[in-house]
Amino acid sequence: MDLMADDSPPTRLRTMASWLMTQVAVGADRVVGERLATADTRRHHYRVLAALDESGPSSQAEVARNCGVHSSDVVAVVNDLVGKGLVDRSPDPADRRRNTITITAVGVGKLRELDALLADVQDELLAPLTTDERTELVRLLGLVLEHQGRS
Amino acid sequence: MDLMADDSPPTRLRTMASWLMTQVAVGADRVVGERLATADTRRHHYRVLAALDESGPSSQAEVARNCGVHSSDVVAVVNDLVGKGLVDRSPDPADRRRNTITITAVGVGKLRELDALLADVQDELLAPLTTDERTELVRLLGLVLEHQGRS
DNA sequence: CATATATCAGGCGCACTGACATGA
DNA sequence: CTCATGTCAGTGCGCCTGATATAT
Repeated sequence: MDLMADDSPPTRLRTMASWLMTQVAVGADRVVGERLATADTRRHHYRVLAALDESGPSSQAEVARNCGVHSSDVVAVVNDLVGKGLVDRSPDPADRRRNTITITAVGVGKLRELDALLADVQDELLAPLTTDERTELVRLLGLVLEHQGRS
Repeated sequence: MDLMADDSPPTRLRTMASWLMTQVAVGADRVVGERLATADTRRHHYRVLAALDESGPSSQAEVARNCGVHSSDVVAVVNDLVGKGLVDRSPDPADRRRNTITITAVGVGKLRELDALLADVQDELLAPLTTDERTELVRLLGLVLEHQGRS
């Protein structure tokens, strides 16, 4: 019969940027993961499709650089996507080390579906923020991310 | 000899809150992890110590609730901390299911060391932001986190 | 009975390392 | 020679599920 435990994180953690970031990211990842799972997709798959849609046909190394998925993981992701008919993989005749990855029409359609799905998630995630606050949050995170890149 | 790949994430991703959050968190986690490693500590250990310092002696279940570490993982963390003499584990006579975990004097000292270490990390992490922007970022993340709790 | 606690075994996703073969 | 690319094997961490034993 003890009193209520305080059930909230130590103030130390509640005000520590790195902790807030990872906690918020964990929650976001969970929701995103669940939502993508309803479309039989995982985060990596979406990232690769998005990169291909915006940068056009690319080698796997380019895809890795463009979407932050580790190059050793791109292999399996592309395998999956090829299996689902969402992208094509063909050898690059100009540089025989490379594969050229191209998003298919079906892949574009799937990507649109996932875009809509994720737009909803963003909205739920940022529900407590005003429109201005949302843009500000995105801006600040962008600055921090950019700064991380240069290390 | 091809042109520069554009090497920046798809705009889709660069403006997507969930993506920014996880990317920033990944970077933050890496730095935090590296820095804590220099003090032979991992994130979970710090969290547990911080929770104990702020909430006082607690059962393992309380610790789990207070610092966001999963209860099945608290066991191993407490084992480690006991091994290092940073906390004590003793059965609770009032409720024989529970262990009471108490931070030791040595543990408090270690915690202070880690606090200083992590303060530095926050500073590097938020380097591109002004003081006002830092507080705003913390506030916004806090709001989002609080909202996530209610789901 | 249902609930809470502590423990353990194990899975999954993701980021990453290291090695290797091939080709530029 | 070097460097880049694609591939594979495997590691480590964090989060989580499920089972079990025990006590409330």
